[in-house]
Amino acid sequence: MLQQTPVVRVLPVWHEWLKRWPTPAGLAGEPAGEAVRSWGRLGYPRRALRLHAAATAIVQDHGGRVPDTHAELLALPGVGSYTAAAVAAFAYGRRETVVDTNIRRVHARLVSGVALPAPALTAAEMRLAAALLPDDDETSVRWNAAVMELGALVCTARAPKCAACPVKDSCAWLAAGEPPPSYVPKGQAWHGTDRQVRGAVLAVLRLADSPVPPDMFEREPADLGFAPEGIGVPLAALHRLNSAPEQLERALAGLLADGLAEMHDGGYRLPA
DNA sequence: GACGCGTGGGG
DNA sequence: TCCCCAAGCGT
Repeated sequence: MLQQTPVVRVLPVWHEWLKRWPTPAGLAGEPAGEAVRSWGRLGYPRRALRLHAAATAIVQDHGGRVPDTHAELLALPGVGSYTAAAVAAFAYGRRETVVDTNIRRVHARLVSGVALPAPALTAAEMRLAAALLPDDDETSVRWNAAVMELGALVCTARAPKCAACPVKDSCAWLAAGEPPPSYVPKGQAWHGTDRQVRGAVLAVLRLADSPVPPDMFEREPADLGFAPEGIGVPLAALHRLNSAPEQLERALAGLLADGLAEMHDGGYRLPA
């Protein structure tokens, strides 16, 4: 849930999930579509699909207990090098090289003296983080948490609070006079993209309690002649996008291909 | 290595 | 209002 998503937005959903599914077996026992629906508006809904798949793998291959080694965690769906390291470190107290966006930024400034880390994680960054990591398990866990928090609360991406920084005196970036970034991060396009249409379609499917016929997506709301139970609002939002027919086609096909939707009785629904 | 993938709070 | 960007991953 925390992958690319702020903690404050995750917390309420996370509480809800743990109440409903306290164990991997609980989640694995439900249809994948329930995970997607309960994901709500956290974003990147395929994470929900992968979390469900991970729960299934944990039940099948690990006796229902979340594995505690980086290699085993890495083999789970949706778990990459960061998540594997974070779980092994913070849940199991292991010494792991945790490198998230916060740690990358802190290292970039404090050690490398540049405003921003490289666009993508590099081998050099991993080596640096590994070299800085304290030797014993307990201290390394505290180190990882501390550097992450420093990046999240003080050494922020925009308007870093350098005056309040506990290590400002040893910051290479400050010492260099706060040089600007050497490149301009390109933002993700949103308006008019397939992605936006996908999101709007999925918002409809999350609220639908029966398969949604293709007509519902393709036609103007006024032409439908009736308001489908519960999905009127997201359906109106989808039509307001005024997307090209082929764009809607791609969105629907993409959702099917990704397993986020399936056909049933001639309509689209979340996977059962 | 580059790209596609959601959403919403804050500057 | 617009834009940035947030505990990344898989292809």
